[in-house]
Amino acid sequence: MTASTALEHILEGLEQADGHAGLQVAIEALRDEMNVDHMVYHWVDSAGDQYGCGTYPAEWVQRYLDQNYLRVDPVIAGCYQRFHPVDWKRLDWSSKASRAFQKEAISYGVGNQGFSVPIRGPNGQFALFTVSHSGNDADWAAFTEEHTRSMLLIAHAFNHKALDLEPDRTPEHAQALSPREVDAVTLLAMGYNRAQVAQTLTISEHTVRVYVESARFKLGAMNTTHAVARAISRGLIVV
Amino acid sequence: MTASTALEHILEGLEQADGHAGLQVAIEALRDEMNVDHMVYHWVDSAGDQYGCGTYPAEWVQRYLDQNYLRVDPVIAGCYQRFHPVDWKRLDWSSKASRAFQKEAISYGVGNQGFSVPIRGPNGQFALFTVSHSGNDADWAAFTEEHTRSMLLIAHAFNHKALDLEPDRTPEHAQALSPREVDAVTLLAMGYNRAQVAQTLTISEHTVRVYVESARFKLGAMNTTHAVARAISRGLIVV
DNA sequence: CATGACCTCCCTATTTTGGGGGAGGGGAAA
DNA sequence: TTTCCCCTCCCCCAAAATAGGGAGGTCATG
Repeated sequence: MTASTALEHILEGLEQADGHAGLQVAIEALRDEMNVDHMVYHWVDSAGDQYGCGTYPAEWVQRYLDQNYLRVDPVIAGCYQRFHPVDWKRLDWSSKASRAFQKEAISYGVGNQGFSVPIRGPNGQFALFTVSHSGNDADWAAFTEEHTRSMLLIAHAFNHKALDLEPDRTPEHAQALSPREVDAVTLLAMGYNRAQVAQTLTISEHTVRVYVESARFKLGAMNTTHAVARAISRGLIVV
Repeated sequence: MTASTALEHILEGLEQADGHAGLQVAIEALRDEMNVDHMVYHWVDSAGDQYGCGTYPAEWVQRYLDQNYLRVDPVIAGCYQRFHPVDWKRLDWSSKASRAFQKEAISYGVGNQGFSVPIRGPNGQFALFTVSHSGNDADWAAFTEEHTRSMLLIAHAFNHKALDLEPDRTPEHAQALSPREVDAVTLLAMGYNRAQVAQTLTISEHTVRVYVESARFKLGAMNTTHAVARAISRGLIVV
């Protein structure tokens, strides 16, 4: 069985997976098939919702959640703004908190080597597909060299499957801002003040204020800063 | 040749593609192989950079860029906040501008049917992989029914290939904010004013001001709103 | 052990924003 | 045709943010 046929087999198996339980079964099978210590898929969205499945010990998962390690984990920090897969070795482990975290993770049976693929989900979810293993650097380098491409495809297939289980929440507030409101809020997000916005849009400063107030109201925002934050988070403006 | 073997073949072909020119060749081959009118991959990032390859007539591409149709295109608007593939029929074509755009697109040879897969890229790029075709609804429904899964995988494979050509710009300002600054800016983004932030963090309002000023400076922001916008855009805070 | 980065506190003055009123014209939809 | 939303303009005044100074502590890194 060639590597590519194996990949095909995996993707088909994943396709058959049924619900969250199915994903759990699939990821365990995948872990065994690729012969690594652990394999994990999880996502978290801006509202705080999260989902995960994988082969980490339940105690570690519980510990991670209890301690809100999401905010400390260098893997999260290092992957959050990227998309390319990263080897854990390339991350910044210099801080004290990072090293403590790493030590604790290893004590719970998480491997000393790891490889994570960051992906984005439908409603701003930040998803991560991770393989981890215990072993020396040379073996791990060989493993990643061989399986990176497959990992990418598997990660994406997993992401799609997992997110298919989520309702495709159409953002009902998506078109909540009028064009002029978008203009005004966008310019404010770019650092302009009201006078500059007014000049740029060649309207009076008072009119700008009306737009911003209207946008604030529609976004349920307490002030301009809040409105801009919400508009960006909801994808209503591009900055 | 089974469907899955064809997929395997396509993914391998894509793997071999070399540079932008290779992607262009690959997408044209793919278009022929899947027997549709057009196939397009493109992305745009928040800085305004964009990249695209595909089979649309050059005149249409030029027109699209000249007119900045990105801001009008209902496919963009409808896909921007999502991740799930969408059939163009499901989009909102009700506005006058949308219909005018659609009419013009068709006049340039873009099919009346379409199917787009939105994806995210490394530096916040918004990528779209699209298949379009001319035909009646029934035929198109049958096509999408049959090829959705393959399209997803192809889209992701394409995305990775295309983004591999881009430098993996590690955000050097990624850890630019101190923990306290992150706290303050996050709370401001949540709509708190300085007094509330101070109370929440149990520090003086003046200290909050120092953090915000420092954050503004680090982010090169003109004011708090700007700083929040940048912090969100750069993934430094999660709101 | 010095330098620099971080955290914490305080002053005054100026600029910007927000809240409260309005008012008129246009266009789309019901 | 009426209703509703969007765009545009104006007033005044209170509240909040910003700019410009400064000062003292910890902690890590070099």
